[in-house]
Amino acid sequence: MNEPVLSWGPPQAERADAARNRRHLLVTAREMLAEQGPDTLTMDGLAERAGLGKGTVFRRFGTRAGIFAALLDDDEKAFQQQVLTGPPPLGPGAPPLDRLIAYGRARTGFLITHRDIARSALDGHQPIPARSQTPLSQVHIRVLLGQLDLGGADLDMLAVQLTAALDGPLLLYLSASDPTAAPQTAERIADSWQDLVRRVCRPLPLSPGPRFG
Amino acid sequence: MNEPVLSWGPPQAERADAARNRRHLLVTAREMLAEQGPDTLTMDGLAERAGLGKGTVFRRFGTRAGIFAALLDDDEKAFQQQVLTGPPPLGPGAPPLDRLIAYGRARTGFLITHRDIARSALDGHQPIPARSQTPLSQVHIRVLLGQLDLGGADLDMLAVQLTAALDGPLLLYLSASDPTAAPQTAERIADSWQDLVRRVCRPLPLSPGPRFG
DNA sequence: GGTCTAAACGGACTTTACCCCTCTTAGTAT
DNA sequence: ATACTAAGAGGGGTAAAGTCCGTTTAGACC
Repeated sequence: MNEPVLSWGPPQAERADAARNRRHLLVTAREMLAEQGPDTLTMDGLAERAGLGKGTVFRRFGTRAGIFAALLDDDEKAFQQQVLTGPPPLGPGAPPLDRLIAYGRARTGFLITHRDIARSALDGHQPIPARSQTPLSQVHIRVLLGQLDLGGADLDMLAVQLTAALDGPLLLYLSASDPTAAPQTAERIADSWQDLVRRVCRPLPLSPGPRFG
Repeated sequence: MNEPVLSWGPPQAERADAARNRRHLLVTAREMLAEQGPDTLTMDGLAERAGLGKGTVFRRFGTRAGIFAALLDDDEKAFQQQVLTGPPPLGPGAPPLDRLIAYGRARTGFLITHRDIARSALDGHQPIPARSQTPLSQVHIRVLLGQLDLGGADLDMLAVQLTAALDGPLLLYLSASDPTAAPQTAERIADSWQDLVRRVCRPLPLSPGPRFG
């Protein structure tokens, strides 16, 4: 009767009305965000303004932070395209190390541009929205690392570390109460990322040989 | 006995009753934590059980997460002692690189041991407790980096990056719903940290020609 | 078109973090 | 001792997140 489909796509597509409501909520959220800060955006308020029930809002986004995550995700689409199919060095075609560096620079710019949304997206729990446990950042970095020749490193863990190393300074910036010197900060973060990645990705003489002194 | 902890002492000492209440709240919180999970610990519940007003609890810790942070901070005291005055390589005396590695290993163990408290401590905001914006981890790493000879790197930023790189995998572990394979995970994280730090701290020949454009 | 079911919707309800304002008290100077 | 004052204590009040469950409806299959 029903053949085991091997669609690796969305496990189960959203129903049409659900998708419509999700879109509508996102639009409404953006409106409210533009008019007032993100801090005054409440689930009740959003539901009311969108003309929907509160249950619906929670069903879609699971959590307050989930809304911002969805918003950010949405904005990130264009950025992803650049990474996957855009021109080098961000897109494919350049050597992996150059792509890593370019990626860090681009992501830094992206997050700083979306400062408000990003900071609201990083609240505690995210039980429902079940966004992939591993962010694309990490996946992308992992892939690029695989294309480099790094001794016998634990590439998966290294990808986690580098993702964190990229996000760390950004988190710090995002949490700062005072958003001064944005372009200057972005530059400094990107430069440090470049330096870090260059250091890490150099072939490692490692222990077997005598220690150089 | 002694109070030689590098007291960035409270700018203004707590009043005696306040200090007493703070201690009492911490003890009570630990009791409740031991009896039930951390998730059922509420501000109201803590206040009532401690026989104090809710306002007092908030005055002391500012936020729910603040309680867990305070708890963790308390546990961390012993750990700090080891780092500051204990035997090498964790304590002073060993070469900076060895100390870095040892520090990562020790911190990994510490946080994994205090998994429950740690995960509860990392909620969103922490407006009141005003714990130093730069965690000791970062300060310590920054100091050790300063003792190494790393070209013209931005040491402050590098310290931020490495702190994040150390915490990243731990965060991932702490957030995981399933606490299996704790020792194994700890080992893997520590090993990766060692590898990362070795790579980063090797003197950088810095590209002779303008290879990157 | 009719029927069936799983998914979506709505919104009242519960819980809890956090605020605010008043009263009390520790610590100090006279 | 006494008076003074700044910090602390108390606890009711509020708003907003997140839950529950009965009702509705999209979409599939006859």
